[in-house]
Amino acid sequence: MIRKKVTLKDIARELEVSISTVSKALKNSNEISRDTREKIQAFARLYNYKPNNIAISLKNKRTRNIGVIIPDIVHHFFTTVFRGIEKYANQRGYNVIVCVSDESFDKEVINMEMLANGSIDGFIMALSAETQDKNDFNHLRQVTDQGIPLVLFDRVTEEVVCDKVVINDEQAAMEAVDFLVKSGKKRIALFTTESYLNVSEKRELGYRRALEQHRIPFDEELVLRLPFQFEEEDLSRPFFERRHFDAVLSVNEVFAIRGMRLAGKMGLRIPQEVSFIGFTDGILSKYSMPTLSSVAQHGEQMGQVAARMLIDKVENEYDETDPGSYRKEVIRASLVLREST
Amino acid sequence: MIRKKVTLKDIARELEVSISTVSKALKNSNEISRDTREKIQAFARLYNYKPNNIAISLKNKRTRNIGVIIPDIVHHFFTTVFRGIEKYANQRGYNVIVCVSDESFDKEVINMEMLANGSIDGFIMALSAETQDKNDFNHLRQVTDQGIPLVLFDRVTEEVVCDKVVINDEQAAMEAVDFLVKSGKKRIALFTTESYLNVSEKRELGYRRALEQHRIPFDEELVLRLPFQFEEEDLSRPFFERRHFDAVLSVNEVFAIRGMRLAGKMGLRIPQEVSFIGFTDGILSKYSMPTLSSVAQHGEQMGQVAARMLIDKVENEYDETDPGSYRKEVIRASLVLREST
DNA sequence: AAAGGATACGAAAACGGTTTCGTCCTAATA
DNA sequence: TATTAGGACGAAACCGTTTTCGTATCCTTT
Repeated sequence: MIRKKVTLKDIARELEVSISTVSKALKNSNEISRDTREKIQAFARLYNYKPNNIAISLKNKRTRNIGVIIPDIVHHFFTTVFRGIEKYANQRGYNVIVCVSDESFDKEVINMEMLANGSIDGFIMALSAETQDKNDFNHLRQVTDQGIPLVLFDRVTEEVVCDKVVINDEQAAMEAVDFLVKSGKKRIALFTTESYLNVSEKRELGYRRALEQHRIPFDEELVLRLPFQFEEEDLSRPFFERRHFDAVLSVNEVFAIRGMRLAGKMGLRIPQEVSFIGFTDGILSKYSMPTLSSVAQHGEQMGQVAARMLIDKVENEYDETDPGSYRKEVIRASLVLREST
Repeated sequence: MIRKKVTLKDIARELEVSISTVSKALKNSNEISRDTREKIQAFARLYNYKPNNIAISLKNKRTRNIGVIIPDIVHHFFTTVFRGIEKYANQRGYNVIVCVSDESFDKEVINMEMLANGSIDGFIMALSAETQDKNDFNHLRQVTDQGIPLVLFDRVTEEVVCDKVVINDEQAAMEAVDFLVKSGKKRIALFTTESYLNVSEKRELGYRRALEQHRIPFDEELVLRLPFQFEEEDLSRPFFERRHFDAVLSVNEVFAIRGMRLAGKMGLRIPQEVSFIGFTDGILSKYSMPTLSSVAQHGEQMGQVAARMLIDKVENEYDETDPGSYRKEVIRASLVLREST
C-alpha cells in the first residue's frame, strides 16, 4: 500500500539534496550532474512521483482545464458537440469541466462565476434559452473583460465580442426544401416550435426563401407551430386530416418522427404520399421506421472547431480589444437522405 | 474594463494593511476591528474580489471537483446518470470534470492518472468494455490506495473494494420474462451483446432463471449474440426467417429497435405475433414505431446516489481498510409498458 | 506603579511546485 | 600565483490563500 502522494520535498529529504535540485533533475536539466539526475529519476520512478497539478496551476496561472456550459446534457446534439470538444481538448492535454445551465439564466451566471475564479483557462458555451430571452450578457462580458477566452457555439449572440461557431441553418433549410421541390413535391409543410428559438427562426427563414425562389406562395396554413410537449392526437390530427401537403420539413427531429408516426397510423405511405425531412440528424433519424432524412449538423466537428479556437486563444497572445482577433466559423450542415424521402 | 483579478495582496497594498488582516476581515473574523473590516469588505466588493480557487485548493488539499469517467458521452443512459451526478454535485458545491474513456483501457488509465494528481477529490466511473475484458483494475486500486474515494456505477467489478451503484439487472430481466410468459408467450428469444459485458451477463442470467422458474427449457437457438455494429440483413434475417419465437427480450434498446424494424419489414405484427421488451428506457423506446416496452434504469437517480456516496466519503473520515465502510446500492429498475407488448 | 488582559494587527509558515540567482569548488588560463 | 570559467548545487522568491503565533498598545485591576 503506497499511501500519500510523494512530493519533491519528500524526495529531497530522502536523497539529502535540495528541492530545487530534485525539480531540475526531474526535468532533466543539465544543470544537474548526470549521476544525481539518474539517482533522483530512479527514486522518483520507484515511488511513482507525479507532480501536483494544483501546485503547477498556481505557479503557471494556467490550469489546462476548459469550462463547457451547455443548457442540457441529455440532448443528442449537445452531447455530440461535447464529444468533439472533449476529444480535441484531450488531445491537446486539456481536461473539460462541464456545467449544465438547465436553460436557466441564474445557473449560467453562477456556474460561470464559479469557474472563472481560476478553475479554467477558457469557456465554451451555448446560451441558455432564458439568457437569450433576457438578452442580458453581462456575465459573458465580465469573463472576456478579465481576459478569459470565450467561444460561443450554436446558440450565440452578436452582442458579445468573442469567437463563435454556428451552422448555416438558413442555407440548410433552403437546400432541404429545394430537394423536396425537385423530387416533385408541391405543397411543403413546416413543423416548427411554438416558442421562439434562434435556430427555429433561421430555419423558417430558409424555408420561406426557398419557396420564394421556386415561386411557390407561402401558405401559413402549411405551418404547424408546436409546443415541446403535445398530444399527437389533439394537435396534429386535424392538420393531418386536411391532408393538404405532400412533404414536411421539421425544425427538429422529434416533431418529424411524431409526424411520421401519425402519418403511418393514418395509412399514408412514406415517402410516396408524403415525405419528411428533419433537422438534427440524431439517433432517432437512424432508427425510426421508416428512417428519417435529416439535416446533419455535424456536432462533433462543431465541438472540435470550438475547442481548437479556444485553445489557440488560450495559448497564444492576441489583442483582446481588436475585434479583428475574433472569428465566426460556419459549419456546413448537410442533408442525409434516408427512407423518408 | 476591470482587467486582471484583484488579489488579497492588491487589497492589502492599497489599504495599507497586511494580507492576513485582509483575509481575516473578509471572513468577518472579529479579530479585526469593525471599522477595518467594513473598509476592507467595501473595497473588496467594489473591486469584485473573488478568492482564487486554485490557491484555496492548494492550501486545503481539496478541490471541490469530482472526476467522472464514462465510456461514452453520446449515450442516453450515461448522460442521464451524468445529469444526476451533475445536479447533485452542484447542489453541494462541487464541479464535475468529465473524461470519456471511449471504451478503451488505455484512455481510462491515462485519464485517471491525470485527474488523480490533485485535480479532483474523488471519482465516479463506469468501466470501459476493454477494462472489463482485460480484467485489469490496477489503476483503480492505485487510486483507492492513495485514499481517493471511488464510486463505480452500472459497469462495476467485485475485484475492487469501493462504493458501488448498480441496478437489479437480473431481477429486472426476470420480471420482463415473467411478464411475457404471463401474456401467453411461449418461445422467448434473447438478443444480447457478443462482447462480454457485466450487465449483459446479468440480464442473460435473469432471463435463464425466469425460464427455469416457468419450467421452459433454455434453448441456445433462441439466443442471438450481436456485435455493436451489424448489418440487419446479414445477421438477423436468418434468425428471423426461422421465426421460431414469439417474443424478444433485448439487453439494450438498439437491438430491440432493429429487431422490430426487421419484424415489421417481414410483415410480422407487433405485439400480436411477436412482442418486444428492451433494456435502457431511452429516447428510442418512446418514439419508435411501435413504441417499445422497456426496462427503465432510472439513470438520474443512479447518478444522484453515486454522487451522494462519493461526496459523503470525500467529506467524512472513514476507515479505508475496513471493507465495512463500503456499500453497494441497488437501484430498482422498472418495466415500462408500451405498444410493443 | 506593576501586572494582567483584551484588542487589533502583522510576520511567517505552509500547501507543492518553478525559476532566478547566488555560491562554492575545481580546473584551466594568463 | 592570481584570475577566470564552468560545473553542480542550494537559497529564496513566487503563485494566492489560510492560519498560527507573536507583539505592540491601551485599559483595567490591585
